[in-house]
Parts: sequence; structure tokens; C-alpha cells
Amino acid sequence: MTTEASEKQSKYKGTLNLPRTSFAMKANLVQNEPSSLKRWEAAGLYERVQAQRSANAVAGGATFVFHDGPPYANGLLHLGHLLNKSLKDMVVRIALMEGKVCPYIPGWDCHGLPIEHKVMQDLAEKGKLAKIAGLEADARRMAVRRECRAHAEKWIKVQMEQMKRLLTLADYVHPYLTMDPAYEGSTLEVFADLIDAGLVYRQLKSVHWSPANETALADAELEYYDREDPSIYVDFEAEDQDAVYDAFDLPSRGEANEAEEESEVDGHGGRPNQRPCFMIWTTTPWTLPANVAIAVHKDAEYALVRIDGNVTVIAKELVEKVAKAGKAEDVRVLAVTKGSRLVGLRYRHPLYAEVAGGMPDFSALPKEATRHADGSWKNVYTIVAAEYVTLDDGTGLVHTAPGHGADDYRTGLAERLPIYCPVREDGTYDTSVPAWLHGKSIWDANKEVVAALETSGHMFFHHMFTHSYPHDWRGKSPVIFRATEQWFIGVDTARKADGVTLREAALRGTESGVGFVPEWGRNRMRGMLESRPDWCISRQRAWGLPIPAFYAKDGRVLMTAASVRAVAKLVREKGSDAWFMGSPTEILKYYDYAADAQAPKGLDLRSLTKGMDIFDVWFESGCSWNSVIRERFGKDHHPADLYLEGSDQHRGWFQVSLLTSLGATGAPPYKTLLTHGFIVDKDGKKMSKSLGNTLEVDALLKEFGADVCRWWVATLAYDGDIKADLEFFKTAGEQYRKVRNTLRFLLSNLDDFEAPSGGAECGRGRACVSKAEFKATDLDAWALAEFDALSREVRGAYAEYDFRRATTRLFDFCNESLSAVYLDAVKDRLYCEAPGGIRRRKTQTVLFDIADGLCRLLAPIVPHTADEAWRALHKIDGKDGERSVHLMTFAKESGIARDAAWDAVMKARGLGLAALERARQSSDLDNPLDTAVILPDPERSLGRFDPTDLADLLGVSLVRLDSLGGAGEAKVQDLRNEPRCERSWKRDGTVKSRSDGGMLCDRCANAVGV
RNA sequence: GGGCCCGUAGCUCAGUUGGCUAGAGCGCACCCCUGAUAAGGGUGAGGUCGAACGUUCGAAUCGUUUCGGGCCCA
Repeated sequence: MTTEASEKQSKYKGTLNLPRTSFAMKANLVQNEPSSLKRWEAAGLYERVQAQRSANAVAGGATFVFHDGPPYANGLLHLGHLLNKSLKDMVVRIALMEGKVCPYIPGWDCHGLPIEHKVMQDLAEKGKLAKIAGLEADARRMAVRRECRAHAEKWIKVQMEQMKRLLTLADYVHPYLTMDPAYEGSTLEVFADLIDAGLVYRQLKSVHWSPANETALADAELEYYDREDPSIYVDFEAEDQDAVYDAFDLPSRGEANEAEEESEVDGHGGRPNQRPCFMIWTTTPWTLPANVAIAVHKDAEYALVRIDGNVTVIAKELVEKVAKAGKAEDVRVLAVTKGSRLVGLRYRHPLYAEVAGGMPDFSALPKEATRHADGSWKNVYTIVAAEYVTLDDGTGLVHTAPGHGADDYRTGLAERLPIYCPVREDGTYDTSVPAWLHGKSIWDANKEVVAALETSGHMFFHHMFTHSYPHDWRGKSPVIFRATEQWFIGVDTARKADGVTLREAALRGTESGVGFVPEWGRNRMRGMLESRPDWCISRQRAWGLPIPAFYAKDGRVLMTAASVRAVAKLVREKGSDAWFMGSPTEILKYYDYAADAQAPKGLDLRSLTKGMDIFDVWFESGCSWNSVIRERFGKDHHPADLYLEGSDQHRGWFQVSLLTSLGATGAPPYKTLLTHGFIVDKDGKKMSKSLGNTLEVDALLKEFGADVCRWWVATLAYDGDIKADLEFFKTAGEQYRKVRNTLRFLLSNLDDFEAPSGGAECGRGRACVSKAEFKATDLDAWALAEFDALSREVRGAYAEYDFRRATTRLFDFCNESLSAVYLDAVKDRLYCEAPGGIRRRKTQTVLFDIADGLCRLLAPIVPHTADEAWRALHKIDGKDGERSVHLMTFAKESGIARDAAWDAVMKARGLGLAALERARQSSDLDNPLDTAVILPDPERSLGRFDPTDLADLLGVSLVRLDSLGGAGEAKVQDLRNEPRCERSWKRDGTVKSRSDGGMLCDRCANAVGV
């Protein structure tokens, strides 16, 4: 800029009240958020605000109990955590801003397989595994547990830092950890209550089993490798051939037809004179000795087929496939029937045909394997129906061995079949199988079974094939399914107190007791509750809370409510390590056996052995309503007001918490469930590391800062899938900047404004102007009324957890009501009026109230920016940590009256702007200040408004009203022949030469004092 | 394969009980301002409402089917 030009521009520029503020346009969140964090932590903001609200509660204020679900203490936070934790923080901050007591105790799920797995891997890499393996059982477990604890602690620290960096306001000094002794003890106490309610039992279940390592494994411990196995198609002969032919509606063979036997050609509906078979397919011949049934799908069609001389049953649509696989040459379908017609038909087990009774001696099985049955075994070796039967592979008739498969196991229970598992821990057969298999390894048995079936003529076809098969991740050896005894919580078991089952109680609670946001969560929960099986709570691992069961030599079990409570007491003192470090009598030191009526009689406590099972980690987190909420805040805080998690938790934490709470207390643990969807990429595909479409939380925080990330979260329609992409964060950043700049403009015009202190009412002697001096037709009154409306709507949206509606309104208010309309209009008076002029001070008063209120409304969403702006507004010293917007509550509404004709004014403004645009397009009239606009005023409603307000709303020098011309368009008048005020650039008709030689309008002359 | 859910302008979303030429913001294009300036203001162009049938005088809105996607299960 040349000196001349700058002189010309600056003649009056120095006399203007131009914007000035320390609140920077550039947020620099990445640098500045950590200092806010530090300031809040130093001032003990969480404790301070909780104490403040608690004091308020004593005076009758409300309480809102939020309960945080624990993330797993393993690995870095991902985008889902960012979403979840941000939403939670907003909920909590909103409750606090409404003046309620609202705790936020963050928690971590610490036990469980993923950690143990990782730790074992690390130990293997460091070559420490052999050393540990050499230890005695308890010592070995303790060695692993110590490593696991260290691992969990490490990740809790990392995740906690990330959560803090997200600016969440929680009690990070006292988080809850599921591995804390008090938490563990409290969990055991819930378990004791469930035992009291009669819901805990022990039974066999098929689990992944490693014969090489003689241990049960969970899914996470499996690795899949290719393996070669026999694929065999086996014919099981029917017991009653006529019953089979009846099922296929083949007409009875008349005596006269007997002569045809030898020349039987079928195809005419006659009954073949030979025993029909049921053909099954399997890739695990070694499980055939454990076969007790064949499953079909009752709606599928099954064909009676003559295939290379044999008559057998195969699913109709698989006939061709099977025939082709077996290279059968002569295939004829004789008849077709529904699976349901086959149910109940009996067959002969090919491996037990020679054994006395035709089946193994099931009466010798452990009672756990037969408890569910009546001992009649009437369904053994029959066709049963099962939903999981598909026609994808095999024959459509599924070999069923309840001792060796999860589906098979369920069928076994449903059909009252024995859970027959003739395979011992080491993978060899016991003596219940045919003698030639006794003691054989199942892997060796595969070929022997195949050979036996070939010899006996039951093998239709077999070949070797390669498939993906689960292996023990540690030994790389193949695993099998094997029924073992496990602990369960009965979902269909009647509670002792009222005879109601958990399933009934849960469904009832879901129906009416619990609120769902969004509402469809109710359906989802119901569907999952209806179909869920009993809850298997035992795991054969080291890293967890032990199931405190003791076993006597005679097989009896000691685990009563009283014994569990006694163990709980010890665990509260010493943690669950005590289980592994003490003898049964030491562990039971608080237990009074003599006083326990529930305990088995005549036990010698000294001869008991400790159970090796630990709890499913879901059981531990599922007890947090007790271990955290009731434990810390008392029973009157149960149920909590809100649980907030991803939609997968309908089967996870939501459900397990519901079951434990219903079982132990009879009530659900929450009043409302809020669910959010899952994060997907910009194309709606799920995010996964292998697809490379993930976004790193740390990277996002580093690029955008927490406030922008949180703004993004708040703008989401979180009830469905959530698309995430770097672009969307940029968009959120743009919106953030718009809001920030609006705040900045408010602040920059309040630099010389004396704020009312301590919430005092404005009045004489202060810069701010009393609301009593505002008229309903003032533009300032309009702005305040707009803010009142905003405040109502945002708080209403917050109350419904609709953060998107809230941020949309907040953004629109900043963008439209303030930036485009009000602030644009009041610039003139802010800059050009005398600093203390009433017109300017009134507007400043409004700017102050709006800035203050806006900061409070924004505080739950963008805690750093809201506090930064609020502190700038109140001119708080940078080091002063005592004052923060987060200690405030939402502002009261001003309640100001707004003239009913404001709508007409805004409509006229629209017409005026359109006219100005037309003028710009059609002439060289570009600057609105060079014009006057004539507004149509058919209703004669605009006359009572301040003409300067109207002119400012259009950014023009003058507005004239036309009440005679009807509701037409606005017109623009060229004022370029009128003199222009050198200070305000307006041509309002009062501009003339003044004593200082400048051309000024009356207002500016007065302001400058000439 | 089953349960629950989603699919409206390039993007993110509004669209009450079916009813005016389907809306908003962002982005984009064009213009203005240069005293909110790596800011601010104005105007405008963008959609066969995933697809197909059906119910209806009339459907983005109701029903059936179908395609694509997500979560949970099998």
C-alpha cells in the first residue's frame, strides 16, 4: 500500500471501533488443547464440578447416573472408541450443564483370552515358555497372570491418555478395572446371588479341544491350516424297511408281486425288496463311534434313490452331486418325501451292529452326559430334525455326535440323546467303543474306521481331500470338538424367589421396563433374548477370575452362595491371585461350613481340590452395575439412567448385564439403552486393517484436534452405519471454523465492553444495558429472541441425545442468524458509533449474552474451544484455572419480547437482497452502500421498525417503505450522486462538509466530535 | 441361511398421521466487499427419493419382491 493510499484510508480509520481480540482465528487445536487439559487437571475440574453439582443435589438438584461400559485393555483406541467415548462425554457434560449430578467412572475390561493369547505369544517369542511350562500348575498360572496384568496395565495407561486427549471429563484418578480386588470380590458376590436364585449349574458342552495339549481352547486360540482328511459317504441301514417306504408313500407290495423280486426294475412305485439306507457324509470318520442320530431338515425334500444297486436316502437336490462324487453309474430316484416324514425312523449303527444291544453302554456315562435325558434313549439311532441342516454339502443327512460338535450338542440336548464322548483328554478312545478301537488315537482311527466300513459294505464312497482345519495356535496340532463339563447360568431356569426365568424376566424388561434409543434396539434385544442358549460361564484359562468351586474326591462339588461369599471376602482383600496361591482351607478361611445348610454333607475341607475354571470375561463386565454403581454410589443409584454402547452390545454387555442384574436383584441395571452403529468407510464397507481403509485415532487427533473430531461425532446420525473418511473430518473442520469465527467476531467487538460480574443484572454505571431498555422492534431484541429459541431447541435436542440436531441448529444459528444477518447488520453501529453510544452498548450487551450462552451450549461438544472463548469473553487470566465454562450451567433464556412483524421484516429483507442482486447483474451498481432500497410494505407493518435497522439489514444507506404498491418486488435507487460519508461510507442524506474538512454523516460527525 | 437396521442432490442429512413445482448445510460455479481478511456477504446450477411390481384419485412416505451395505447369529 502506498503512503498516499494508506493516509487516505486512515483519515478516519483510527476513530473507528474496529474488532480486536486475543481469540485467534486459527484454532491451533493440536497445540492448545493439551494446555486446556493441563489447566483442567491442575484445577481438578472433574472433582470440582462433581462436588459443585453434589452440593446442588443436596438442595434438591437432580441426579443422572451414567454407567460407562469397559473397553478391552488391549491395543490402541480405534475410531469406534472415539465415537463411543465422545458420545458418552457429551451425555455427561450435558447432564452437568443442566446442573445435575452425573458421575463418569471410566472402566476397563482386563481379563480374558485376547490378552492371555498375546502374552503367551510374547513369552514364546522370548523363549520363556519352556521355563513356565515346567512349573507346577498354580505357579504356572501365576506366572502367566503376572504377565497378563502387566500387559493390561500398560494398555490401560495408553488408552487412558488417548481418552483424556479426546477431552473426556471422567474420573481417571479412580477408574474401575475388572482385575481390581474390590471389583472381583463384588463380582463374586453377584455370582453368589445367582447361586441363591438357583440359576447356576454344571453340564457337559462341546468345546474346542487340543488333544496334544489336553486343554480346551477358545476361538481366539485357533489358527487355520490346510489338512488332508478322508471325505466319506456312509450308508446307515434302516431298522424297519417298510417304515421307510411308508414315509415315501410307496404302495405296499402285494403278495402276487413277490415273483417280480428278482426282476425288480422300480419306476412303477413298487417297494424294493431290500433294506434301504440313510447316507451320511463326514470328514471326521473318528467321530462315527460317537454317532447317536442323523439330522435332516424337516422342510427339505429327500429322495429315495437306487444307486449302483443300493437303495438309500439322499437330499433330492444333492443326488446328482453325490452320484457324481461317487462315480455312480446307475442312479434312479424312486420317490421323494419331506424331511419331516423321515423324522423318527430308526437305523442300525454300522460300527455297533455286532455289539450287544446294538449300541454302547450309555448307562456307564457320567451323569452329566445324561442328566437332560430320561434314560430311555428312544431317540438314539433315529432321524431327528435340525434347523442347521443345509443342502450345501454332503447328503443332506447329517451325522450327529453330540459329544463332538456344538450343533450336535444342542441337538443332543433337544432330542434327549446322550452327550456321548468316547474320546479321552489325550485323544484316544475309551473302552466304550468297539474293542478294535480301544486306546487308539483318533487320528489313527480315521483309516481304521474307513477300512471297517468298506469291509462291512457300508461305505458308498471315500476319498482324501484337503481343507482348512482349526489347529491349536500353540502346538500347531489339529483340534477336535470334545464335550467337557462346564458351568452355566440357566436362562430357562425358574428363579427361586418368584419362579420366573431369566429369559421371561429379560423379555418383560425389554418390553416395558427399559427405554431404547433408537427404538429398534428393543426388537433387536428381544430377538436375541428369545434365541439365546444357556450362558456358559466357564473357561479353562489362567487369566481371569476363578469360578470358586471345590471338588471332593467322590465328585461332589462345594460351591454354595455362602462359600462363594466367603471366597469373595478373601478376594476383596487379596485379589483373585489368592485362589492360585492358597490351599482350599486358606481360601475358605472366612467360610463356616457347619453353618452352611446348602453345602454337601460330610465333606472334609482339607481334602478338597480347587476348580481350574475361570469366568467368561462377559460375566465380569456384566456385573459392573454392582461392582461400580452400587458399590460406589449405593443401591439407590441402581438401575443406572443410561448405558451407551455400539449395537453389537445387544448380545454383549447390554445383555449380560441385564441377565446378571435380573438374576441377582430382579431389576434391569439400566433405565435406558442408547445404541450407536458401526463405523464403515466412505463406500459403506466395513473397516479392517487388511483392507487398509482404517483411520488412526492418534493421526486424526494430530491432524484435526479433539474438538474437530468431537464436532464430527456430534454431527453424525449415529443410529445407523457411520461412514468415515478423511474428507468428512475436513468438512467438520470447516464447520468448526465457521462457528469459531463467529465466536471470534462476537469477542472482537466486546474488547471494550465491561461485563456484568457474577451474573449481575445489567444496569446504570456499567457498559451493559438493561433489558428493560430493549423494544420488541429492536434488531437486538430479534437477536436475543433468536438465541432464546436456539437455546430451547438445542437443550431439547440434547435431552433426546440428538446431537446432530443440536449441532445443525448451532451451526445454522452461527452461520445464518448471526453471521449473515445480525452481525452483518450491526457492524456499522459497532464500528462507527461513539464507543459509549447507547446504540452500540445495547448491541454489545446482546453480543455478550449470546457469546456467553453460546459457549455454554457448545461446551459439551467442543470443550476446549468453548472454554477458550468463554475465558476470553470474561477476560480471565491464562493461569487462572479456577474459572471455566465447564463449571457453569446452561444460561437462562432472556425471555425478551420479539415483535410479531419480524417475520415480515425478514421477508422484506429477502426481497431487498434479491433486488440488489438484480441491480448488480444489470448495472454497474455493485456496492449496496451506494443504494437506497424501496421495500414493499403492503401490510403497513414495517413502519414501526427503526429505518436504520432496516437499512443495516440490507447493508444499504437508506430504506424507504412503499405501502401503496402492493406485495411486489423491492426496488433499488442509485445514490451515487449523493455525498458519501468518508467514515461510514454511507450516503444517508446527512452527509456534508464538517469543521475538520471531512465529509461526514451526522452520526459520524457526532461520534468524532466535529 | 436367520434376526435387527440402513440406502433421498457430488458429500452429510431433513422430510410429522401418504397430498402444493422434494428441502437444508457443505462443496461447486458466478458475483460483491476489502474496516471479521488464509475472513465476510449475495446469487445460482445440482435429485427418475437404490431397483421393480403392487395398493391408492395421489407414494420418498404403505405392501411384496429384489439389489447393495452394516451389526449379531448360524
